[in-house]
Amino acid sequence: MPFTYEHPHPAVATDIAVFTLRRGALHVLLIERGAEPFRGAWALPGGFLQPDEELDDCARRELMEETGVAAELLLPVANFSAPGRDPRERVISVAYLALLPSDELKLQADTDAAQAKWFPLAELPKLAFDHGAILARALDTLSAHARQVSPLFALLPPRFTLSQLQGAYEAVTGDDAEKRNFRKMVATLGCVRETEDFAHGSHRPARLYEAAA
Amino acid sequence: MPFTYEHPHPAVATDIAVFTLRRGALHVLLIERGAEPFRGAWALPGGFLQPDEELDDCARRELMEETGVAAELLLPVANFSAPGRDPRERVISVAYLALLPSDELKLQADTDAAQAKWFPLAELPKLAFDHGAILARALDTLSAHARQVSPLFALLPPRFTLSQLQGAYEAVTGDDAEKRNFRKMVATLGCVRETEDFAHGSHRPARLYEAAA
DNA sequence: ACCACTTAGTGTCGTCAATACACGAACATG
DNA sequence: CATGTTCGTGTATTGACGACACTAAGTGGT
Repeated sequence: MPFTYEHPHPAVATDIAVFTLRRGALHVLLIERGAEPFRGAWALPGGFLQPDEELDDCARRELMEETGVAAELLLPVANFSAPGRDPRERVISVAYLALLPSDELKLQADTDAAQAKWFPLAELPKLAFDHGAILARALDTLSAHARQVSPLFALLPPRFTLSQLQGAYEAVTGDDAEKRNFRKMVATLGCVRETEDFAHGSHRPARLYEAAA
Repeated sequence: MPFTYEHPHPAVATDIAVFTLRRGALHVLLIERGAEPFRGAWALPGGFLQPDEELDDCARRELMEETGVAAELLLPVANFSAPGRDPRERVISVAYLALLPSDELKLQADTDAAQAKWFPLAELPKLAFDHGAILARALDTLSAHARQVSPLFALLPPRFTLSQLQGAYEAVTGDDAEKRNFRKMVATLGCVRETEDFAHGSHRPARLYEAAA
């Protein structure tokens, strides 16, 4: 006897708040919806769970499909399950946040999205569905994780200067860190290893570091 | 035109790891399954999401239905989405942990459960589905939260002694705290307020405290 | 009434992490 | 070669954390 469906089956989707650092400021990736509901509105990228797919994989796949990039870091944020949050039908949204190094910026909208674009957090448009709330939760989660420093590596190139790392820390947490204390903290954490190379910019070169172990 | 179901719709359930403190040791509440699959095996309480019900409410409802108690504290743990985790069909499990004060122990099994019983963590039976993994994650989550101290209030009566609080802290985190340092930490956190009353036991009475603000 | 026992409650010191603060070094540019 | 800008470092002070031993207050038994 086949299993009978005794329980309601909601749709399940992942939504991803993708962050990157551009000119020292945190930006979030939004897509303009190409279909109803909320056609023309901006929304977080995301999509429905496929059969035989884990939730994490769904988030990675959607990210790849909608932006063409692989997430460096993918962290769970929360579930959103308010009954009316999607006007079509019951949709449970599993929210993630992803961090990308600022280089990979080849955005390519797919069929569901009219366009994809980076927005600085200070200039957010009104978002579709409850995506404003999801984004706010994602920012909280990100800020909490960033205090461990090592999640920030996902925002930076493989080798980076301590000034870059501190800039990322400040942009994400909002805190202002004192340079010498920040360097001592990083040294105590032991999460970076110094390399023999230096970044040559327009002034004194800065030593390059990489993620430890 | 009604919305058409373009995406697979998995079942969605909540599973709850319910903890309490009995004789100073952390216990978890398990039910013996009364139906296939895993009939006769022990499992975490939980059940399927109802229409128009938030995930949190589902967890609270299942807890009330299966044990007759209202959760003092309900915290999200993680989602479990491995495709084969339920042999019947695709089920996404949203895991929560709940804390109960040790008094409320009127366990009443419902139709789905042959019986409900508290198990000390040292004497766990083999669990149905992937509930062993869920429980392990719940314990990690609990231990992390317990370092903030205030979640522990949910394990204690409304007024409690500092020794009780420390006992809960040690049982949950596994750490051994030094009495004077623990008291200093609690004072620094400011999360308790002393009352004018004392607990009279078999020796010197201990001042009762309550959750602050 | 007294004693023995058990738990409650407190103060100090050493160590270490977090904060604040100012200057010389290295390179690019004009 | 002078100037400007970023890189990079040492020290003193404070507050948290960990280890440590004793007195205080009640119960229970004799």
